[in-house]
Amino acid sequence: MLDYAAQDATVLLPLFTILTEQLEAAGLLRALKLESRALPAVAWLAHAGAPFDSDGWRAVSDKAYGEQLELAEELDALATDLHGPNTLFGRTVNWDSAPQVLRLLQEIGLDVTDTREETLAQHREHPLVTKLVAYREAAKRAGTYGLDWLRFVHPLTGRIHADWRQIGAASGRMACTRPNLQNIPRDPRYRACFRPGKGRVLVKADYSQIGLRIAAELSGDARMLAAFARGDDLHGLTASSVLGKAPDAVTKEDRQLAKAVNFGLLYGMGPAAFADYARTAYGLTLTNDEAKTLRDRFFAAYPGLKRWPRSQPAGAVEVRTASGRRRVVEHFTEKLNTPVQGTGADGLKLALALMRETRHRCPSAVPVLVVHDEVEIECQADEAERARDWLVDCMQSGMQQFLRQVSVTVEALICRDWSGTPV
DNA sequence: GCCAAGTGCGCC
DNA sequence: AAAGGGCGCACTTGGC
Repeated sequence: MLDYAAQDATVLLPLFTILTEQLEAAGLLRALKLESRALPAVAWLAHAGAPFDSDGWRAVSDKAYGEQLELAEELDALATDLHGPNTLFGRTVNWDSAPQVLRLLQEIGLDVTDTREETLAQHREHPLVTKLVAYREAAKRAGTYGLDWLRFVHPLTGRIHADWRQIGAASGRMACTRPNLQNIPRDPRYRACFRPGKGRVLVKADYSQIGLRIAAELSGDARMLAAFARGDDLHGLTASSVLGKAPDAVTKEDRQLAKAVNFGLLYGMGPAAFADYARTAYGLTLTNDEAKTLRDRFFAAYPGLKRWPRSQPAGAVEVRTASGRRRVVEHFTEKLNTPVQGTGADGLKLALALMRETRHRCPSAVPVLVVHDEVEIECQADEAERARDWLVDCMQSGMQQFLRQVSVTVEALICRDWSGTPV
């Protein structure tokens, strides 16, 4: 073992030289520097852990479990009414089994080839479908976010110390596991369980429309850049452009549609996928023709965006983010998305590095959650305003380093818990 | 009992 | 010409 350990140490120095040469040859030294600065901050985040209310979680989780049981019984009864007792091959259907559910739906005459929610949305008036979607939601919460989840509460600190993967995604984004703190339901009942104890508060901060700002920067689209320079809301501009309305005639519903347009079409969605997305995410019903028209008008409104990915050499096999981070890509949509998503990750990582490097400005503050375009810190209540200003500074200037033409805006709130409950 | 693939869904 | 991207986790199913 001694010999083995000694060999390990011997190998490191030459390895450092070789790897550094290779990183330099690949043009990755700037990205390396960024990751190296972010590393202590990510360790800080993992060590601090997220403050957590186990009793609150247990209560919400119990409720989901009860709902799941009740909905399963109602599904059984409905299926029996529709298709006779002992529904499928002499057995009752397991509602957790996609193949069994699919066969049942086909037998009662629904024209479907899978059972995803966006497929079922075409039959949303069917009572069994409505009930099934409700069941799935309850089952997700009772399962993924159920009592088992509490095994991640640390026995000594009572906090959640997740495993943060600094370069977890191919785009350069972080990932998180055991548990994944980046996909906790937005439902306030779950988010409110992330809550510091007495005398401490949470500060939550997020970047405003960061994906669109980065797309404006990278594509150089003049209209997007001008809108952001004026401080306009880009969803509003998109709404007025694709609907042909005056900006002050844009309604709340128009703006919802524009959000779907901006988020979906930016990364290469086709008309069919866009129509599905608009329905699932925003409850909008579009025909394929309407979806195609919106798509055409979107790219007509932002010609720089249309030119942008197509202006690169057709055979290009790699793309770079603002920090020079590289990804070898296979598909057009990866080429489209990676620079935007990855530049967002660059800016957020620099922000985390700045927080770690200037932590003396706010001695009681620790980072507790990071979710792609948002950061939550915990601090002493009497230091909250100072901490908020410090956090906003770090986030703003970290991201701004990578965006030269567009200004970065950060919105921050001092609160009792992650759901935003006021202090 | 373990493993991997398939399906579906939570988040940004 | 057309093409949403990025994750992690629970559950079923079939094979060993």
